[in-house]
Amino acid sequence: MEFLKDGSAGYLINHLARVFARGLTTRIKPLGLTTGTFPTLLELWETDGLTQKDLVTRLDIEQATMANTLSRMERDGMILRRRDPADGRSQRVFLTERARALREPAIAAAQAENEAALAGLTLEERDQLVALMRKALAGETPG
Amino acid sequence: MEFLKDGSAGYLINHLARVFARGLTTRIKPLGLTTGTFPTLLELWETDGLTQKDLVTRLDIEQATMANTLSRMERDGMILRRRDPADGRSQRVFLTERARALREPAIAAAQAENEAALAGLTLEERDQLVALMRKALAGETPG
DNA sequence: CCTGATTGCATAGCTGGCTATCTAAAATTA
DNA sequence: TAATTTTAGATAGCCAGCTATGCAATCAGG
Repeated sequence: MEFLKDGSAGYLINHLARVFARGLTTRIKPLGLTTGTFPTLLELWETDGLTQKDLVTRLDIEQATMANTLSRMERDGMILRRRDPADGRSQRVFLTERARALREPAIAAAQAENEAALAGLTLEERDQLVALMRKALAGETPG
Repeated sequence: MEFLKDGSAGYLINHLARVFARGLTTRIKPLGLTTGTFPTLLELWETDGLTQKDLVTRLDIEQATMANTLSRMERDGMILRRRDPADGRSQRVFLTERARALREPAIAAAQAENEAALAGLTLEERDQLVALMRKALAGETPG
């Protein structure tokens, strides 16, 4: 076929993303974590107390998705949401002690999954792949 | 941080996959299609009458996911499911005329999205990206 | 031939992504 | 200052992925 499934970038990226997600899911399940919370945790481990809006813009995710993710994280004792005293609309998001303690093992799990999923590539090829994806994300035509 | 979010392959792949999915979603919406059906359609456009099991193994997707996807496709008039006379457990999946007619415009939309999402890369870089992803998928450590 | 294991599929229930829409709090402007 | 617009967040409803489980048809051994 003129649109070979294994030759289409979009098809391959979707497949590879599923492979990654499946692997990471099993690796962080023992920690009580799920994949959807991971990007949020990375931001908050770096900078605690961000607003929901901050997270939305930093992670390129829809506001509604972020709100739901934060609700699950709150339910699971990973974060607290406190209204910003300076702006009654905003809520600042703070990690619990439990979530702070998960930083090291969670990152180790993610690195292990990166290794496993890219086991077929040389170190140089992995760097190339990362560089190409970063460039693609930087240069995509919006809309 | 030691695990730079923009340097992690898994993080980038997830992000890029979302970018692709968003773009393709809007492009194929006018055709009455959604992204989840796309891989299935590619297989059936190539080989009509596959069983659900065939699709599951070819697409590396869970059986339950495939069953749900096929239900939506049936509801939307894209496929028919017929029991295999030779094996009462199997169901063979056949495209409707409507789905067959969507082949050309759907593939054109996917190619357009590939172009847009990889607009920041040269042609050579796109080929490299595709080759690296294929190699990664071929060589990942299972489990 | 009958029983038990295997196979193909459906369903329930969850996460996580999206759009659309609503509310309340600021911010702007007439 | 009062009315309007903009902004932050929540919620409803959908698609798409997953695991776990149940059921019915087939297959394999005894």
